Amino acid sequence: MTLKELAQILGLSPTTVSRALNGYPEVSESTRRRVAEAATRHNYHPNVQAKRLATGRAMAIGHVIPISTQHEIVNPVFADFIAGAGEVYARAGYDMIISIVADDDEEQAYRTLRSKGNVDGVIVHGPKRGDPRPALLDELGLPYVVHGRVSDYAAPYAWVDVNNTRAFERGTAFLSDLGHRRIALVNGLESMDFAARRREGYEAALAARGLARDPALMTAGEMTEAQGYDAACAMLSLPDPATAFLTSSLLSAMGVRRAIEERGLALGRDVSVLTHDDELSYMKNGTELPIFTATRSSVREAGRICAQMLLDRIAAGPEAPIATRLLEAVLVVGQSTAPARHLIAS
Amino acid sequence: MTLKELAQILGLSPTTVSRALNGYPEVSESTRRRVAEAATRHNYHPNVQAKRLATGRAMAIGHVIPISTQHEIVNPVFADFIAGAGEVYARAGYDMIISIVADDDEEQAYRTLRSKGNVDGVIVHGPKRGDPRPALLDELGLPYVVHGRVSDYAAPYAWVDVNNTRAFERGTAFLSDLGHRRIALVNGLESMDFAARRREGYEAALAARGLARDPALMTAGEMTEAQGYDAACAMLSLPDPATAFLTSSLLSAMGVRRAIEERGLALGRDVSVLTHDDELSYMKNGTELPIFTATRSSVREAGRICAQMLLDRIAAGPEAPIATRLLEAVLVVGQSTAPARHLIAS
DNA sequence: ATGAAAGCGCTAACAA
DNA sequence: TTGTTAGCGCTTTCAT
Repeated sequence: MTLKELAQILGLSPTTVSRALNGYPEVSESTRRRVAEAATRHNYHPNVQAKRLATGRAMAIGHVIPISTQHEIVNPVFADFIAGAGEVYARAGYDMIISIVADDDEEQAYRTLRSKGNVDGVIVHGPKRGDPRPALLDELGLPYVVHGRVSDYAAPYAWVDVNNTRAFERGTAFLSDLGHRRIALVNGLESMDFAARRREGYEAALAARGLARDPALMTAGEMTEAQGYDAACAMLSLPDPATAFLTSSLLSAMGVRRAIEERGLALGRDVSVLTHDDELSYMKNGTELPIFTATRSSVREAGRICAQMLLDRIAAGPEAPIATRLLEAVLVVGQSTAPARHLIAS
Repeated sequence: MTLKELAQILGLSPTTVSRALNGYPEVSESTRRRVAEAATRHNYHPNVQAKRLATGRAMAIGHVIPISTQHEIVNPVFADFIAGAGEVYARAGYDMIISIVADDDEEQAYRTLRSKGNVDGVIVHGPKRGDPRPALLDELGLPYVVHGRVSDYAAPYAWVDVNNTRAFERGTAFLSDLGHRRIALVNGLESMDFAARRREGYEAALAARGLARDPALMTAGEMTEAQGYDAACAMLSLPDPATAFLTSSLLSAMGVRRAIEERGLALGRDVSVLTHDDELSYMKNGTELPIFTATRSSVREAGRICAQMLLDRIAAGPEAPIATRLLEAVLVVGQSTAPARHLIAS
């Protein structure tokens, strides 16, 4: 069923039908109703390709994923974000295009996307310090919103981010309030903007409390179970061992837990663990893991916000002012962050 | 830069340029070279929208994700699969369209996809027993490949699946060979085809060894850490407790482990744990989790195979014979599946 | 308030 | 081997 056919049936011109369907004002209400009714009755759906060609808009948003951004896509954080964004796109009649590219081809991927014209805008995932993408996209004139921030990009750009600095500042302060003085940081790769910000928050809190910043209690790397395990093994074996851990990932926290248990220490009694949770929504899958405490933010919600911001931006045109959005993480306190036993005793 | 402009520059007709670029045989080699050279030099990229409209092919593959298929997309298995499929699409110049839809709208989503014509085919994820999608897609004439199987769909259809039945049959047999007679199954939701097949494999092995099928040792549900924990607590407390666990998910296995450790039992000494791993690629993230044993299959590879099969199918046309592909899981044996201590002693 | 006509950028018969 | 001519299904001036 094409527009032409539908028009024929109604005894109208394709123009009028098009106008009626797209909500143009100059169509009489009676005609509009007739057209709408006929459209649903004949199960008419405009051909997207034709629409795209005629309007020049792709009606699609791109997500470019370098193949080995540590399997970005396999990251539940990413997946949850995508789910949120997808909801928004679907509601707006936009397609979501996921583009998996070899690492070296990322720049070319954006250029191609641009010149082939198969997206109206893109979301930038996993920004690093010194990330080249904002500059590239600005140059290409391809609308974008960054999920996270590129702290050292000078020009204004649209972003949606969790307040990582503040989350880790508060987490550290919280552990300090419990009496801990040896608070370890098990962080993600600090080339990533979010991880750098987390460290900054951690350090700010230490400084504010007059606690020493001990490199032996700070580690950064791939956020895996093994990372947490290895880090905790080392930090629990120090002459002046860690009594609390602040980790960047639930996986790392699980590794920390394993190290703690192996030593016969009690979680939440001898040692406290606090983790910033983005993955929890996946890991717990509806059931609370009682062993962890988390600062919790909704990645899916971030996806929705990011997507909506991009659509708004596309609709508003390139001259419109640039929006940003900072989401606060919620500190959720659980068993594993009780004051350490020996701290109470002393 | 459009085809027309490029043709003008070259003093050729758009047709010839198009033919040269698309590898049609009737173009002279010299012309083809000239055209190709000019195209790269002027950074020409054909407009996808126009191509789509002219050819009627969408040059895109759809993945429809019901919003709450337990957050299918948040499932690392899904994400890894997508990454594999994405590679293939990219190489073939196809877009990957992810469509997030409300659960009730899934059927409508396929119909709309069809009539809007924005995909050439779809991949069916997470098939259940009695899944209505193959019939719907056959009716719509929309090419598809199922990742998994719909065992009770009568008509032939294209699928790519891991041999779940055999994997669990072998896993059970393996545990039995170690001397275990009380082997528990902690399965996924058995409305899912893969989980039903796993149970069938488990039961077949029990029957083959003359072991009793004890409902108290069989559970099925959401594959979470909590599920494994709860199941193991119950099954270890039986008058005749489980000595080995076969689980459908690494998360469940982690729960089982927690229950075992809480009881002061030693993993791989007092109790064996074997888990079918699809998630391991994510969980371990390059590092072996020493505590688990896994039958391992590459989900990403399955994604590649599935995608390629679909593209082939689309190219071959609706009359072409239907392909299927069964992947064997590899049984990887680790510490946690050593024969239970008391079994050796007795 | 409605319609006629041109065109978006490309492909694909059909001619030459 | 190359070019001419129609479209693909829709939007969008410009008339009426």
